Amino acid sequence: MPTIKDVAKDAGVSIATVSYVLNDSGAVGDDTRQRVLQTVQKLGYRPSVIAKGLQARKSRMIGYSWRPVPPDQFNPILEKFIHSMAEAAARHDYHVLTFPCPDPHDEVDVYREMVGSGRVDGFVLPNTNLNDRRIRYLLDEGFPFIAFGRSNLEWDFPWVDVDGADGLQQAVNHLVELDHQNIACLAWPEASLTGQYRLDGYQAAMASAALPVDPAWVIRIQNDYQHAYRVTQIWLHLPPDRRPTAVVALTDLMAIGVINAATDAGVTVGQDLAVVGFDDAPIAGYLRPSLTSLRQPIAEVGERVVTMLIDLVRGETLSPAQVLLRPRLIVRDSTRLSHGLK
Amino acid sequence: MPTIKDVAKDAGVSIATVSYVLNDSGAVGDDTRQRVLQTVQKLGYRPSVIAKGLQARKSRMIGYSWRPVPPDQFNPILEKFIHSMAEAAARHDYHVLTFPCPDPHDEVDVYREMVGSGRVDGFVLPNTNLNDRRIRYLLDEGFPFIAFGRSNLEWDFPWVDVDGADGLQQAVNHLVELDHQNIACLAWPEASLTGQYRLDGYQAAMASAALPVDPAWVIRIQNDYQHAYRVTQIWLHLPPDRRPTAVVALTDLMAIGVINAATDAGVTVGQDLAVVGFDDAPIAGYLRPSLTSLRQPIAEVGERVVTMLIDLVRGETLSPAQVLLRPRLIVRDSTRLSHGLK
DNA sequence: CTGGGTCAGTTAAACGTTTAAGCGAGGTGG
DNA sequence: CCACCTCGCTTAAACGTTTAACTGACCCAG
Repeated sequence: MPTIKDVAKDAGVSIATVSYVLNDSGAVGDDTRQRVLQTVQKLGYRPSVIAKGLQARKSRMIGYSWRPVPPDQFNPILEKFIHSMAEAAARHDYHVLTFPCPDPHDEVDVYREMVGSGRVDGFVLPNTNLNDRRIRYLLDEGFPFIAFGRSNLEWDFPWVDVDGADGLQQAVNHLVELDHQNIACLAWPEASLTGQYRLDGYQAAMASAALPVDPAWVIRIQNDYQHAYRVTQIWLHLPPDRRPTAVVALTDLMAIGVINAATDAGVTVGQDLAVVGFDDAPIAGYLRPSLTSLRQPIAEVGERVVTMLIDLVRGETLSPAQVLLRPRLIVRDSTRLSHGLK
Repeated sequence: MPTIKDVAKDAGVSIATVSYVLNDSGAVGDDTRQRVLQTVQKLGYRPSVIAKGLQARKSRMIGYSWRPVPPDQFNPILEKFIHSMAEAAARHDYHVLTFPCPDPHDEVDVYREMVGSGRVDGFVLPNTNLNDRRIRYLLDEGFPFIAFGRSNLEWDFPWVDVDGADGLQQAVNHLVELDHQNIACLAWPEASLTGQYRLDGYQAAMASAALPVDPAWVIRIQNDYQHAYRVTQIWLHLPPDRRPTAVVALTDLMAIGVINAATDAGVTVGQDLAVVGFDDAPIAGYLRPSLTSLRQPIAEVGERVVTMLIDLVRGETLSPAQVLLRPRLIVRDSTRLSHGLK
C-alpha cells in the first residue's frame, strides 16, 4: 500500500503539501494541487484511517451491541436497524462496530474496554431499561452515546424512542371504532420500561374511550410464544361478558401465540377475536389471518440515532436531544372483519 | 485517558518496559513487573488499539457486508450469523465491522475503499455467486477473506458453506419415506449458485429413489412470497396424476407462500400436501401447520468463518481451506401427517 | 529603499504504541 | 585478570498521518 510519503516523493513535494491538498486546507498552488491529485490517482493512494485516527484521537467507529434473542424467537427490527445505522454512518465516513453483549452482568466491562482502548467514538444503546447501568457508566464517564429507548427520567441524556403509548392508543382506538369494548392487553413484566410506556398507552386509551378495564384483561408475561398461548386459553374461558373480544399484544410473537391459541380453541381470529401485534415483523402480512400490527419507523430511528451521535462526537449540542417518533398501525385481516358488539 | 507514558512516568520506568510487561516480551525483573502492573491497575490504563494498529499495520477488524432484503422479506439467519461472528472474533480480540452493501454495481468500490484505507484486516463474504466480483477482486489483490458460499470452481479460495444438495436430499428422502412420489421443487433462478446446488440435490435424490421428475415440478422463481403463491396455484390445477403431493421450497418464505396458496385452495397442508422449507426461520415452529424445514448450522458457520479468517490474517495456512457443513432436517407438522400414495 | 504582508511551500513535532539496538552491572569460563 | 555473556533496563526509530511554525520569494505602500 502506498503511503503519503510515496505520493510526496513521486509528486516532488513534501508530505505536508499532500496532506493539505487532500484535506483542502493550507495554501497550495493550483499546478501543485493538480500534480498531487494526479499522483494520488496514479498510485491508487488512500490515507490510512488508522494513522488518521491516531492523529485525531478518533476511531470514526460507532459501537453497537445488542442482546441476542433465544433461537425460537425473532428480532424483527435488528436487520433493518443495523442497516440503516451503517448506511447513515457511511455517509459521514463512520462505521458501525457490532459486538455481542454477553451476560448483562459484566456488560459494563465490555463497554469499559471499548471506551478505554479507543475502539469507538461513541455508542448506540438499544434495549434500555430503567436505571440502565450502561447509561449510568457512560454518563459518569462523559462518553458520547445515544440511546434507543428511554431510561431514568432524572438522567439527562440524548435518546430516540418510538412512542409505545401512542402506538397502543392507535391500536385501542382502532378497536374501539370497530365497537370493541372488552379489549385485553398482553403486556410485559413490570421491569420493562418500554412495556410500561405501552401499557400506559393502553390504559389511557381505554380511559378516554370510557371503557372499564377488567383486571383479568391485563396480563404481564415474558416475550414468549408459549406464555401468550396459555394466557389466551385463560381469557377464552372467562364468562362471555368478561371475555375479551380483542387483544393487543406487545409484540408480534405474542400475537402469534394469541392467534394460534384462539384458532385451536375454535375461535375465528379476525372475526370473533381481533388481534393486534407490535413491530410489524415481515411475517405479519403472511400469517393467516394476516396480522394487524404497529410498525416502528426503524429506518428513521437508525438514521437519527447515528447522525445525532456523530454530532455529539463532533462536540455539537443536540437539538433536540430527545426524539420521540410515532409508530404506524398497519391494519390487516386480524382486525378487519371483527365487530366487538355482542 | 492515560497513555503508556503516564504509566511509565508513574512507575518510574521507560515506556519500553511498560510495553514489555504488557506484552510479556523482553526481559523484565519481577519487582519491576509488579510495579508496572500495579500502576496500570491504578491508572486504569488500556493500550490504544489505534496506536497498536498503526504500529502493527493491522486494524483487528473484520469486514462484513450483506445485501439487505426487501421490507416484506426476512433474513432468518443474519442475526445469528453476525452474533456468532462477533462472538468468535471477540475471543481473539477482533471485532466485526458491518457495512451496507449498496448496488452490486459499485460493490467492489466499497471493498476497495476498505482495503485501501486499512479499515479491516479481512472480509467475510456472504451470498457468493458464480464469478463473484468481490472474490475476484480480493483474490487479485491478495487480500484475506473467507467466503460463506462457493463460487467459480476454478478459483482457489477459502470458504465455508452449507451443503444445500445434502439438505435437499434429506428433504426428498424424508418425503419418499412417507411414500410421496410427486415431489415438486420450488427453486431459484439459474443465476443463483446456492440454488443450483440445492436443486442438484433434489434431482439426485429423486434419481436415486428412481422417481421420475415431471418438468412442471421444478419451477425457478425469485425468493418471493407472491411468486410461490402463484406457482402453487398452478401446481394444484395439474391433473391428479401429475399434481405434486409434496413440495420442497428453497426458503421458508417461499414455503409459506405454498402453504397459504394450498390452504386457500382448500388443500390441507400436512395431510394432502407436504411442504418442506429451508432455513428454519424462528417462525417455522409457530406456523399452522408448523413447517418442516432445513436448519443451517449458522452459529458454526460464523464461528469457523471467523477463526479461519483470523488464521489467514496471521499468515497461517488453512487446513482445510474449504468446509462443507450439513444442514439438519427439522420435522414438523407440514410433513408429519402426510402420505403420498394415492 | 525598506518594512511588512501575502503566498506557497517545507520542516518537524506530535499522536501512542512496538521493538531493534545499546548499555551498564554482575557473573562466569579460560 | 580479561573477554564474553546474560540480565534488566533505556534510547530512539518507526508506523502514517496532521498541523503549528517556519522560510523564502515576491509584491506593495510609505
